[in-house]
Parts: sequence; C-alpha cells; structure tokens
Amino acid sequence: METPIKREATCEQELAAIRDSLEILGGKWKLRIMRYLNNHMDEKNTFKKIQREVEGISAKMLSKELRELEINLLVTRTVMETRPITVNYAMTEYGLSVFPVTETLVDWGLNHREKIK
Amino acid sequence: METPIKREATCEQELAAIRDSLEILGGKWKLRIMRYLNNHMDEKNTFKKIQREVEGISAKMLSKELRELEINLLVTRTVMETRPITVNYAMTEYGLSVFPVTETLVDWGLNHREKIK
DNA sequence: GTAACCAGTAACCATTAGTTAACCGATAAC
DNA sequence: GTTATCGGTTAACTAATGGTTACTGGTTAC
Repeated sequence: METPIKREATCEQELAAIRDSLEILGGKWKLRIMRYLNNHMDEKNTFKKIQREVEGISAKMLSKELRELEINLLVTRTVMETRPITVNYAMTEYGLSVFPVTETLVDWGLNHREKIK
Repeated sequence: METPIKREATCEQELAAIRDSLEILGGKWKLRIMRYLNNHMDEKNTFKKIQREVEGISAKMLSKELRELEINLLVTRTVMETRPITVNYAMTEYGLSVFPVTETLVDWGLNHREKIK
C-alpha cells in the first residue's frame, strides 16, 4: 500500500477527482465488495461466498461488478483447480488504497444510524 | 462538528453501514455538492452559483439533490429577501461530518489519475 | 439415478437515475 | 418593450441498475 501523498488542488480539481473516484467506485455494490474483500484477505473468497456475505446482491450484479473491479486492477480473479472448480477473488495491492474510502463511509454510516435513532 | 467515535463492528455491520451511507450520499452529485459547499462556507451559495461551479449538473438534478440533502439535515435552504430573490444554501453542522468522506474520495481520485497516467 | 454445488451467462422485464429542452412568474436593466 | 436573471418546475426521453427465471457442464454426495 502506497503512502498517500498530500496534494494541493483547486475546488474544481477536487470536484473532478470526486467524479473520477465515483466513476470507478460508485454505485450500490462496489465499495461493499471492496470492504468485504478487505476484511477477508487471509481467506479464499469464492464467488458464492462473496454472494452469501454481501447481502442482497444477485449473481448477475456480482459478476458484473467484479469484472469492472478487475478491469480497474482493484481485484484479481483466479480459477482454482479444485473439484468442483472454484474461483478466487482477491484484493490487489492497489485495491488496498480504497480502504480509507470505505473506512470513512463505515464510520459515517454507523454515526448516522446513532444520530437518527 | 462532533469528534468521530471509533466503533467496533462486524463485517456485516460494516457493510450495512456503507449501504446506509450510500443511501444518503450515493449517486453522481451529492458528494460533489457537499464538497463544494464545504469549500465555500464563508460565502453565500445561491442555486445558480452552485450550478455554475458544480460542472455539468442540470437545474433539475441540483434541485432534487439539494432537497434530499436538506431532508437529511446536511444542508439548509434560506430564501433571501433580495431583489431579485435569491436562495442561499449552506452546510449544517451535521453536514460537516461528511468532510472525511469527500476528503478520501478527493485523495483517491487524484492518486488514481496519477497512477493511470 | 437424482439432487445439489460450483461459477457463472442469457433473456426478459421493471424500476431508478439522469439528461435535455421548454417553460413559469417576478424583477431589473437597457 | 425586449431581454436577462433569479430559482426553480414540467414533460419527454435515454441510460443505467437491478430482479427473475432458466440454463450450462462437470462433480460429488446420497
């Protein structure tokens, strides 16, 4: 995991950066999948296992989202020569850079739930 | 701005927290609007000014997103008795709690742009 | 032999998200 | 009197998201 470099940016550049981030990480599922993989890096994470634990996601969506994360080099896909064949998904080194994003969203969500209670 | 409290949570609770956050902050525009307001807290931020500076947003979307942010107590809407009438949008104290989220997304987006270059 | 598990894909449909353009009434500037 | 600005709304549309069901083909457990 690279150490984040503090940058100077104009408001315009900041808003463009948020747009860029959301293009890759936005939507209902990607950050949840990333968080799940982050929390289970020491295990094999098969398609079915991810689907069971990322609650509510359909096979179709999971398949699509994993493919997009793979294209953006955030996760790897490895076919395992087990019987029956399983497929292992894992975070890449680069995928780890998403951790602070999910972390702030977890914190905000937990805090918000407290607040509206 | 409340100081964030570190919490213990299971993976399941974390994923639910991300879902909650995205329900309120998700989509193409909300976090960009929040960031813009955060960067311009010392000014009056009228509808048209926000629309000019949050590049690409239509009046319809801005109107809808601001209404939803207002409902969730993240921004306030104040009609100003100027001629012509203007409307001022401002972050609430609670809205400030979103800052860490936009900050990590700005950092990630800037870093990502460097990386793919 | 039959049922279930694995990792998906394909087809179809419904809902949601977001865009574009026109328009509103009030006021002010030329 | 015409045009521009303010803060939006409305309608019509497309694109993206997401659900459901059925299906693949090989393997293993009953």
